[in-house]
Amino acid sequence: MPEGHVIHRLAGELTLAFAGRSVAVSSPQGRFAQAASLLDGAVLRRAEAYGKHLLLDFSPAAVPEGLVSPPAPGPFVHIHLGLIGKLRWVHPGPVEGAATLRLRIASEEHAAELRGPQTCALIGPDEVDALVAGLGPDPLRPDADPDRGWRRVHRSERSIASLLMDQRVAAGVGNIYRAEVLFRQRIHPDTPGNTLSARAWRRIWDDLVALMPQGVQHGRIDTVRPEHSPEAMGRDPRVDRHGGEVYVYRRAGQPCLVCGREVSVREFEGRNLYWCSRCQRRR
DNA sequence: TGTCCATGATCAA
DNA sequence: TGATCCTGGACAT
Repeated sequence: MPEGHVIHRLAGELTLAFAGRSVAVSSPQGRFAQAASLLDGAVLRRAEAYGKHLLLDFSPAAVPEGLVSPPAPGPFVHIHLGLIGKLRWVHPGPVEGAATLRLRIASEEHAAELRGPQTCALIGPDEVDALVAGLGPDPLRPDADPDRGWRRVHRSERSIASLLMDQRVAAGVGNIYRAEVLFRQRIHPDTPGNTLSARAWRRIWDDLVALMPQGVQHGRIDTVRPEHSPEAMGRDPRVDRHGGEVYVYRRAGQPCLVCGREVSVREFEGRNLYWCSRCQRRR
């Protein structure tokens, strides 16, 4: 269950474990079998994340200068976990649960298993370009340009809650970061993009740039400031599966950590939207 | 054992 | 807007 931080973390782990090495590639389930057999034994150059998209680069090694024209880049494995997909590290060894195992990548020391992805496909360089071009700025990428997101936001009548889930606005943001960044910046989720100030967008963006790398580093989403931590407030730490300490996500009916009002929730565009109606005033 | 739900996105109508 | 796809964990029966 991934927002961008999960994908970037996985890209780093995969690169660390496999980059420059020949890997065993298989699809015990069979749904990626043809591509897997094509890649089996190939060298994984590196893994890279763009928003919630993961790309495994199997480009051939560079050819010595001037010998022949350089080989075309690719192939790439394009992975998108969707809502329920998981990529997990397991001990190398016999495969269990083959019926759902879409893709397995393994060396002598490491093995990663992909189950339930929305996408797992072999693509070429043109498709990679098109994919990346279709995404908005990714707060986890150093070259990201927040103005590209702002151009969409400030021209849109859609709410900022809707816009933040739009991967053309900010790639990698999902339901948790949406709720949490709007809470932290005290912005009502229904605020139309075209009434949001450039300064407010910048606060949202800068906060994402501050929060998401922590998510990559810790492998969980923590958004609560030190003064609202369990220790500071004498509260039991959260034991939820997604793990992190948050202000509003999945806290409907519980007291807001800042003002005490019950956290609100409603269904919005097919997802649960959480906010505090006192801390996040309409304007 | 069954039902519901989830950090997502696409497609048809 | 609703149906659909993919899997597994929590909870109810």
